[in-house]
Amino acid sequence: MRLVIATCTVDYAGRLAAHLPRAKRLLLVKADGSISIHADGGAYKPLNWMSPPCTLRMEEGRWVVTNAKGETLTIELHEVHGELSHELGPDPGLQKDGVEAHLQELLAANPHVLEPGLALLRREHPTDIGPVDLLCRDAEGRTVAVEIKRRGEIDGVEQLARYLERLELDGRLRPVRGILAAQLVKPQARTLAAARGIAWVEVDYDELRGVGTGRLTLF
Amino acid sequence: MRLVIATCTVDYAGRLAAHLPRAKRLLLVKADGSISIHADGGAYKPLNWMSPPCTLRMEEGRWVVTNAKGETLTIELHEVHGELSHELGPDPGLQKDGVEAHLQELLAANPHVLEPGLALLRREHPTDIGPVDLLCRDAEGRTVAVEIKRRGEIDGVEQLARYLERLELDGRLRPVRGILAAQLVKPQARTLAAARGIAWVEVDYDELRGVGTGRLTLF
DNA sequence: ACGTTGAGATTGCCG
DNA sequence: CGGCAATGTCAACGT
Repeated sequence: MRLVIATCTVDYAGRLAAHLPRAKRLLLVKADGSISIHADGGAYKPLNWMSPPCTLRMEEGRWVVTNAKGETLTIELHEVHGELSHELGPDPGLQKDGVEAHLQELLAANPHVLEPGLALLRREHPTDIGPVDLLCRDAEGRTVAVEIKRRGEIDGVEQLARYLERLELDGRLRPVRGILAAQLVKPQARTLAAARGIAWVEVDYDELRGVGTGRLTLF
Repeated sequence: MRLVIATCTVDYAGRLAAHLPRAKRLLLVKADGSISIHADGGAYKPLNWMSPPCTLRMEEGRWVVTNAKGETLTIELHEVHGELSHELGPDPGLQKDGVEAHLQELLAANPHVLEPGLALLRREHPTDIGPVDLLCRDAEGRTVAVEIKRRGEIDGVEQLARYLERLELDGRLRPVRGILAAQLVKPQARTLAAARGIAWVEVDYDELRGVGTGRLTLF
């Protein structure tokens, strides 16, 4: 990894054309061959960048980066104010917890959280337009399709509505109800769900994780 | 802007939970208060970050970043290998020349891409309500007004329709047809264009760039 | 203020 | 290997 603080101008010609006027910036060259140009703002996003695979040609006061698609990034280095290089080695990588897949696992293990008496029939139940996240049976023996999202929005409701249509065609499952489960269900999604006769449930992830580990039953 | 190369472990608790095992990484603190943690891979994307507004508390060997939503990023600094600080000042920012201008150049050079036999008469042909992007002549000698957009939407169709009205007033140009050219023409724009008797063409930007640099004619 | 839409997105998954 | 969807998406724009 090589870090250079420099006064520079930058031109990018690729999927769009962009230009950075002369100013002091950070040039960050990683071992993977990528290069990114950062200002002292704009949070984590660079002003401009080139993703690997690309080739960096360093001439006198001028870096030219190109890739296979013919995109080019040209950096004119007018003055270098600081520099730092260091080999970091491979990174063990980020361990994530709390994404949709995890939510689905937890709800599959605890469908009763969505509604008392709800029991899991199948996860990722296939239909010809895609898999239904959870297929369940309710306390009265009716089939329930559950669509799980981190955020419940309109398209989630429509996706579930399409699944319900397909499932209704199966005489063994009919009648089929739907539940949209999400950490947050947006107002528009609530309204549309109501209009479609679809129920929605907001799920508290931390609480659900507690259920999963038996914490709620311990205290 | 402050750059620190350090062996560290990182924990994020917020919208999800994430953990970074001990490894050497770049810590990038910007003047806007943001902090991002980079490995020597993953292109321009940091492993983890906190966006402003947030507060960074630097204790002995431990940075704790929090924001108003109660999200926290905790960085344990085990060893510091290098450091570099520099004030960059405000950045003039990115100038996107936009695809539209570039598209116009490319289509002006290759009008036949829109329709076989189409030939350019004039770019930015002036009317009293504004310039028409391209004025062309088709294979049968008729005048064709071309409106170029990155995204073809309803307002693009209406703009072109207004130009056509004006151009029809000029006896030397009459009759005049219209073509809406865009990378993507939305369904509503297609419908309105059809109703107005205006043709539309979706243009492949990358392919056109190939034509423009003569790459397609070389092989 | 809120909702909608685009982005040079990137990344992982599954067919 | 290509298309689809999620992302701690974010950011800009219109209502």
